[in-house]
Amino acid sequence: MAEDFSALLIRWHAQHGRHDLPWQNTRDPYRVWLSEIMLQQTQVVTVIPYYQRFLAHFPTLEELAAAPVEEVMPLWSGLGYYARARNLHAAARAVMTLHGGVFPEAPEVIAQLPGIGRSTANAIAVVCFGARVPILDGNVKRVLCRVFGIEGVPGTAALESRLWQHAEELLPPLESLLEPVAGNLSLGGSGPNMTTYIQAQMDLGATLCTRNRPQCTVCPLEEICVARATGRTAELPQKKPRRALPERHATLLVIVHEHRVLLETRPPTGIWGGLRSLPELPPGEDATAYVEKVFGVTLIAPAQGGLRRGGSPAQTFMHVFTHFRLHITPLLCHVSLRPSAMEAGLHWLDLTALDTAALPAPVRRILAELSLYEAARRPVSAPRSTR
DNA sequence: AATGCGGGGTA
DNA sequence: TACCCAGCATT
Repeated sequence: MAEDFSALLIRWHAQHGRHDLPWQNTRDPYRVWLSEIMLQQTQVVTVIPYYQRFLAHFPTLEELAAAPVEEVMPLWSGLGYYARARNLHAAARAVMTLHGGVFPEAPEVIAQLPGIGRSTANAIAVVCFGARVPILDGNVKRVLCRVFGIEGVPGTAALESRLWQHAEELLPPLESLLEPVAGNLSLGGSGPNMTTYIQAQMDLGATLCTRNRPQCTVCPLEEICVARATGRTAELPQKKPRRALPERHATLLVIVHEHRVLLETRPPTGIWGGLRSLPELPPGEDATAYVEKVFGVTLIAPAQGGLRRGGSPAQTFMHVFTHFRLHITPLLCHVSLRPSAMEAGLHWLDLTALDTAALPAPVRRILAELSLYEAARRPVSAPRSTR
């Protein structure tokens, strides 16, 4: 059975797999690693432009390690799970200091780097160094649960353990593998190897064995699939029991002086860690008094609730996280003076520099609307024509 | 062993 | 709207 599984997948991949993703024509550990980190919990189509931009900015591990983390975060703005960016940067420095700038080859050593777990470490070791180790991402888990009729609650140790055990046992037999040859990149025509095997698993999960309405009739594994044989493709894998999302509310202060807005750097851990965000107005506080007391600036007009393209008052909007729903109310505060001495972590952002700022998605949305609003409000200050 | 951590796509 | 996605770190 194990031989069938890998052999069927590898044969299928030659004809129907993906071969044109930007990170597929390299075995440079830095590029493979970067793509793997960006792809954690993030879909391929979302990652591609971020990957290209990141590499253009930091072409090598050495350059990434040498840069301050503040230059890294803007390149992750909008991608989510910002701890990934901080870990990536920390790991680059660890490779320089702990490994003399040479990316480690052993999966167990790779997995010691921050932000790299077992699956990601194994994927890097397979692609870059020809290791014979399994991966276990969302695609592989779904395929395994269906093909072998595995039940269990997602996220539990019991299920994870069983899946890893299956993945180990299903590896292509050693004698069936062509050893990767230095300089002979795995571009689909070089014969079966571990890279094509793990790529085949992910491609099958991404294109045929999808969460909804899998295309079983053209699946290479149809003959050996337990879920297909028992009509349970819709029940496997089991769904994760989900609680109702808690509701939270936040009033974000949009403190504007001329064409700049006041931002604060968020703590490295927690929501939007390390990013720059709008200051929050604590519940029950009066906006005018709070702004003067904390930031030392004076309002020149009453605080306005909301922002909308064109400047009309807008309602609260909602931003959904995995674990709660946040109702956000932007509060526009035009202020008369900019204090000379700024508290640590505070920062005036020029509205013309939004593109390069490390902002979470909803804050970027607010400031994009503010930028248009300000342009319409002050036609004198050279409005930039966006969209 | 369970929970925290974003944002976008899809049905 | 609800669910899911090339997971990992922390508690």
